[in-house]
Amino acid sequence: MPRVRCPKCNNIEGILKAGIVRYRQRYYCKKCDYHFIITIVKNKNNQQSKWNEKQTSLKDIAQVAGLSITTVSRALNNRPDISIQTRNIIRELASTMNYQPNIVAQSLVKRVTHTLGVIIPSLETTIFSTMLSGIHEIAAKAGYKVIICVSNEKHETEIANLQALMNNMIDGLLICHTNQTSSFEHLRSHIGKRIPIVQFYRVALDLPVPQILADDIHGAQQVTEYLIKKGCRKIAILLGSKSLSISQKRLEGYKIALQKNNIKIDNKLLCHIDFSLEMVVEAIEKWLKLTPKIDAIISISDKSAVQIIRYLKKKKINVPDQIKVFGFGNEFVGEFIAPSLSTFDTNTKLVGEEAAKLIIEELITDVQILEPKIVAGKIIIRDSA
Amino acid sequence: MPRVRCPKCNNIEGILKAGIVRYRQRYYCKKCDYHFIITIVKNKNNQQSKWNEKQTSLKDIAQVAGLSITTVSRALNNRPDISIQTRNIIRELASTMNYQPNIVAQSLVKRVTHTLGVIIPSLETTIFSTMLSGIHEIAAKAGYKVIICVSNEKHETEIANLQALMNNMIDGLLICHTNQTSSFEHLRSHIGKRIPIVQFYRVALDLPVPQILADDIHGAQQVTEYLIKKGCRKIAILLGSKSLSISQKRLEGYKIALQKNNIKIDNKLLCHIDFSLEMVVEAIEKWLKLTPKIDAIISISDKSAVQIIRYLKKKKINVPDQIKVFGFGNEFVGEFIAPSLSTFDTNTKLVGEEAAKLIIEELITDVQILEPKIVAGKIIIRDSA
DNA sequence: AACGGAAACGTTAACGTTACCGATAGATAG
DNA sequence: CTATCTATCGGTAACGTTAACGTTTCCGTT
Repeated sequence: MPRVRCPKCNNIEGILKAGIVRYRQRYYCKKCDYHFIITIVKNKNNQQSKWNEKQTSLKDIAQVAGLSITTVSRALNNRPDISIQTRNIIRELASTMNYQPNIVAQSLVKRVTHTLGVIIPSLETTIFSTMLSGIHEIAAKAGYKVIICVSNEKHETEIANLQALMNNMIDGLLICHTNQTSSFEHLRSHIGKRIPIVQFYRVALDLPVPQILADDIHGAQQVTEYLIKKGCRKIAILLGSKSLSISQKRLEGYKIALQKNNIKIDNKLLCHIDFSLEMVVEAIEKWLKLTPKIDAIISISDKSAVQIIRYLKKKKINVPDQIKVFGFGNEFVGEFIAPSLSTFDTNTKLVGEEAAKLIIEELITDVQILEPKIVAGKIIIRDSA
Repeated sequence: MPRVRCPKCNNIEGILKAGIVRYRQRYYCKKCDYHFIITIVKNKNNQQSKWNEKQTSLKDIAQVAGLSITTVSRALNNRPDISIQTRNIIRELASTMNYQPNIVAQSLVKRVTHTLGVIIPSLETTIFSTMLSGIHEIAAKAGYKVIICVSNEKHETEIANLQALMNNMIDGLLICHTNQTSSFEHLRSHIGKRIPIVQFYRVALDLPVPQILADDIHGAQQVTEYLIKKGCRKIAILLGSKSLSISQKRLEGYKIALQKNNIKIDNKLLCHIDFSLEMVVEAIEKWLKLTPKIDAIISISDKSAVQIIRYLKKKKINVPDQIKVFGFGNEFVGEFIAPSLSTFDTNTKLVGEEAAKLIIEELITDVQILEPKIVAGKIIIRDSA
């Protein structure tokens, strides 16, 4: 027989066991028809580690001040309906008690987190980190935090990142697609829902989602025209994935320039790659075998252009006399390589800034601008062309 | 006289105005001693825009399933105390209703956000974005999100960022200090509180905060010894802010190497700068005036080293014959410049990874490792030395 | 039949904040 | 003096989720 006292009638007799709930014995008192479990009174002072330091809340301040939580909230949020005296008292109290508002609770009730999500293909490529820098700068100025997600140029990672970010926590999403990305179904299901989206740099042109683009068409056109003016006729061009806007648009600019100058477009001079060193080398070797010989190479990225220059140097092919080389992006390295790299400055930081501005504008005004915005760039002539 | 009916006694007579509350008329019924405001019944169907699409919550599922919220929560969280049948029913329902848990609410009650805050000086410098990449990689694998804050090498911005991040929202903080940062009081007040901190790369050595360091002493020592072996005796060194660990430690390694080889340390060969191009040039010009002539320059950063090489080239000073140049960091550009840059690879990505590992370990096990952890690097010999 | 065990559910109270509604006292106008 | 106003406060219910605790039902033992 268990020697247990009923907490209701205070009796010891007539108490039966009545099952076990979560590893604890349950009892039943016959006399007062009452089920109970012996509850161990917890020691409230069991502050095990230092992290247990609780943040002061509105409740704490209200208790000390002898006021209601509402009043304290009013005082700290500069609301009307409060006297200047109590306001000051509360504010002083809050500062001495080192009060910091709980942003999570605020977010829950306001349904706004002041956080932007950014999905980019890589952090170790200058253009992307530069764009991210631009995004962060504008976001920080507007009081937004930035959560980053790196897709590592992998389509599946991009999808996973999208899911993770879309769950909650963010007010808006900025996305720059993977080199691999050819289908955009994962994005489509989020369009027009709770969270606004902006695409930047690498975008899906036909998606009804606001987009910020570098001046790909004009850039490629200017570069090609410059090379033609310099006497080049067999101009090769290195492109990325076919489904990406940067490949399409830059190819478009390239073609426009050729057509304007009555030069036939030769498909053997076009090459779509994924920017690995092997594929770059493969492309050059194929081009070098052609006759008549090519006299210029335009690369869609500075990184590849630099590798091209190095390869040509190794093969004792003079740049720019035999083959002129043009890059895209104006990365740091281009200025210091010999011969220094001519390139088109896509103004990547500004692309990031504009993307951030666009989404913040949409968040504030609730107005979507679907017309693609193009960020102007400029051609930079150095020794390689 | 207002023609208003009392909602309590339904009378029209004896009703007086009784002030205005928030721009709305308030009335007082004499008969039943009752104050009231005519309340406009809100139109519940005022779904103005598409963002109003409410996420489905546990409550919604519970309502549809005819079960309690708790049971639904149990089913979706794979808790015991639930039958396999109802579990399946609820899970299916959740998927058809497209349920996504509200992370903000979870964070509020669990007091954990699964988010790390990172403060870095810049996003446009390769080493920092590379470290960030390492941090993100590890964090993502462990299921943590990453919020970035860029201090732009400004001390005040670092303080502001710290405040903003510490408020809430993050479970842990990773910080790499500004070039300017010489006082660390802003950090000190957060030590040992609710949120664990880890310093990386640029750290305050004497702070009781876990830290991840590059192998500054050995790196500088190896570089200096290599130069000495090559016959250099007047080795200049370009350093950052005096209060930073990277400056102190690298100077230490430099001195060790000199002392080992019985070479006197010449203070005129040391220079602390903030890495602006002007200060780099100023430093070189000062050094070039010295007699006997210097025969090597070690720069604390690759970026400056590249600028040094370019300056020397312009001045027709041969690198490496007249002056050998060594960098620190192994950035992309070093491989492509002519002469290619010898450097010490500090393994920056690994620094980021280790920092992230350290803080996640601390978050899980609640154990702090105050012993500084040093990430090994390796010397890379190219043409400039 | 009486008792004990276990599974499977429900209730309630948090977490910290804000929004909506209401209440009161003292001031003011007529 | 009475009717009205204004300024300043409090109460309560959300927001969506989890955790601690109770309850019910069904089944096997004695």
